[in-house]
Amino acid sequence: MNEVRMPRNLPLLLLQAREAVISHFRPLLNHAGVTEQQWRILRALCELGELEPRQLCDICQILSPSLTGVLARMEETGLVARRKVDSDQRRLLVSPTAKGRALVKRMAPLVQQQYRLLEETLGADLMRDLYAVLDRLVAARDTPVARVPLPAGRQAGRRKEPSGD
Amino acid sequence: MNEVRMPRNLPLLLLQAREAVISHFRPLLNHAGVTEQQWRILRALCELGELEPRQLCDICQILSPSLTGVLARMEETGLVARRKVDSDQRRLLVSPTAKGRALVKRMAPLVQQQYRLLEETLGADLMRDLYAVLDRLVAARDTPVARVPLPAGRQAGRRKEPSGD
DNA sequence: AGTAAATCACTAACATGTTAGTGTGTCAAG
DNA sequence: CTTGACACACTAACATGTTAGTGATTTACT
Repeated sequence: MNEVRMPRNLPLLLLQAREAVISHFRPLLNHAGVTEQQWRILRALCELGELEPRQLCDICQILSPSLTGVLARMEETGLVARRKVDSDQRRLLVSPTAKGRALVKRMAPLVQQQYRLLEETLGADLMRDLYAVLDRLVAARDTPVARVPLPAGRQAGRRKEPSGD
Repeated sequence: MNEVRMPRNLPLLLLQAREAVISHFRPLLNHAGVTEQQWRILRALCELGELEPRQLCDICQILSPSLTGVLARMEETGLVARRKVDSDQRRLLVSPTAKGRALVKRMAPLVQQQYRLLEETLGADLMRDLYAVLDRLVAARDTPVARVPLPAGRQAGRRKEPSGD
């Protein structure tokens, strides 16, 4: 009895929604031999030109440590090229190679057609509403939100015991 | 010139939207010593009772190989218990332990309050529209969608060369 | 100039995502 | 009764997500 009342799980709902969409594109990407992340990066580079890693992190929603590995693999397979910036030795610039651009050019029509097929099934109105609502949500990304105070109490088994430090 | 025309990246937009939401809850989960996946599983078990792994996969959007490891770790830390089903030796049943239920009971009010704070910022109308659109999308999850034909042509460097087999 | 703070890509360690394949158990057709 | 198709949890191998921390710069301030 006395079930714990919980709000709906919005992150899970967004995850399910994403899976409902990406599942129709995964076969295409697999067939082209690129991962979802590699495809996001390649798209961004072809649309926006040479970018820095931190920009790719922002745009492609990939954390810096992940990006390091992804870019290394993409350089291995010849999809992108990295070069250092003279004016700032910390920074790096990533650009798509001819091979990478060719892949995007080859895939673009297929992706576009799959979008059309998806819209045929879901309905143009749902697609429109979807973009509209998500744009509103993402636009509010930078708006500060208050945080609930964290209780200082005991926790379940954590990865690292902070011990006394 | 002649830029390749591409539709908007809907999976990326959904990923950004999810991050915009989950970022406000991650500190809570970290503080409680559970991962997002563990929290999803624990919530599902506390709301729906004893479940089989494949049900958890469906509900929590976790693939079977991932779930195996997550459940093993949760059993280690005493959050869930696994038992075999007599009638079918293949199957398994997962249930929350007292410790797991206590964690959910402790976290629930904090999560709920954070949702209220988030809604205060985003606006109740956006939240309502968000749920409505996502529900429509997820509901159409099972509707079959036509697939673009995959060209038999060459691919970029793939993980495993199928060679001659 | 010189020092402290900030920035950037990166490494390390662990957890999860993704695909392919395995071993066991169940069930139905023959 | 047996054979074959199927379902289930699992393993293996690799790629990515997540957090903490590092070393090399660059910047702001003195």
